[in-house]
Amino acid sequence: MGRKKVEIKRIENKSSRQVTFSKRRNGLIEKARQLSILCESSIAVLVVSGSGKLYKSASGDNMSKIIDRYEIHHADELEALDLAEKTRNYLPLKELLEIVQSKLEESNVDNASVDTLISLEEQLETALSVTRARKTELMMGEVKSLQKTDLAEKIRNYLPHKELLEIVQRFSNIYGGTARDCSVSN
Amino acid sequence: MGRKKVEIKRIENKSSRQVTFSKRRNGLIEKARQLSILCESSIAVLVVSGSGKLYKSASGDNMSKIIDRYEIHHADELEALDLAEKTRNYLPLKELLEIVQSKLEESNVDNASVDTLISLEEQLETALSVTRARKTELMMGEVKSLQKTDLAEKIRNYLPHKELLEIVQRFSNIYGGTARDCSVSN
DNA sequence: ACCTATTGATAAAC
DNA sequence: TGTTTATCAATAGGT
Repeated sequence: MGRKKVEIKRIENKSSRQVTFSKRRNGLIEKARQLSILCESSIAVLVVSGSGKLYKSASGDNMSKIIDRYEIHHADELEALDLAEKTRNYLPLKELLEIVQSKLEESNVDNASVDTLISLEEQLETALSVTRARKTELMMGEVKSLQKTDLAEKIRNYLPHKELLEIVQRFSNIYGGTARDCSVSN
Repeated sequence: MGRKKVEIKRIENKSSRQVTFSKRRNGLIEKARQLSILCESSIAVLVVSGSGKLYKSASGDNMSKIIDRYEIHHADELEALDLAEKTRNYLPLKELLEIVQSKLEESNVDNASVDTLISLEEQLETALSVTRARKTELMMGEVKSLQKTDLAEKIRNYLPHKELLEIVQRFSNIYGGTARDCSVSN
């Protein structure tokens, strides 16, 4: 929709890529806003530019609520799979924690350990998902039984994988570029 | 772009709202895909329908990575504000935890406590944000000093507000509709 | 789902 | 970045 038809492939010219990015990004967010109003829905749009800058919009509800809804949904999805088997293919969480700890304590971070961190990141993502799925399994559908338990204690058993993930990602970003640039071995 | 100009306001007719929702939702996701390819960016779109159904798309990278990027960015944003002051306007976390605990243990959940839960939810969201901001403050920029600390222990101090938030939201959904329907008093 | 008149988005140029 | 305009793309209403 312009003076010429455009093929959907990376725009090589940097400045026209920038212009298109700005125009279409605004267009996308405006479309989201319209859909949200027309059809009474909640819409989150997150855009990360090639240079890592973040643009976001939340319509119909706030960003946190929409993302939480996604995460609960995502945990539910995993529940539908064979959780036990999925878990068996990954390291025990305790072991993962120890590995991350030791990686973080290494002072010389070379390319080899960047690769290791990236695959650790993958493992942590799955661990996180599995953990959320378990939590959901415990919480959902059984609200009443939950009311009788020591919730605070129960919750405390399902925790800091999110935080670990962020740390590992930060390390990947600092020392080795992103997953977009590196193929992951496992 | 159709036979008639449409005003951007809620479509009252249920079936045409449904049709429009489906068409525009697909359009939005396709636009996201195109932008992602044209300008080499990563884009997440999350759509929650009025009936609570989730539609999602992630282009250029996986959903978890894009959301993590948002959360880190969001924590950074809060850091720029006066954290100490922000914290002062809210209940101590320990107190929040206790209130939630007691709310969850009430067997008769009436409308009054739904209101309470909704404002608790607001408080928890801020608590969560502040918590993330503090965590970021500790982790960012000082990677080396972090390497020398007992990370696992450090992380354990910043935890389960996310999980509490999910529980409270689940309660709101089960017992009282969403924040969209209820104005919040505080 | 499919069709097409019409509006809306945007590519190119400034 | 913002404005303009020719053109292409999305979609509203109808089947």
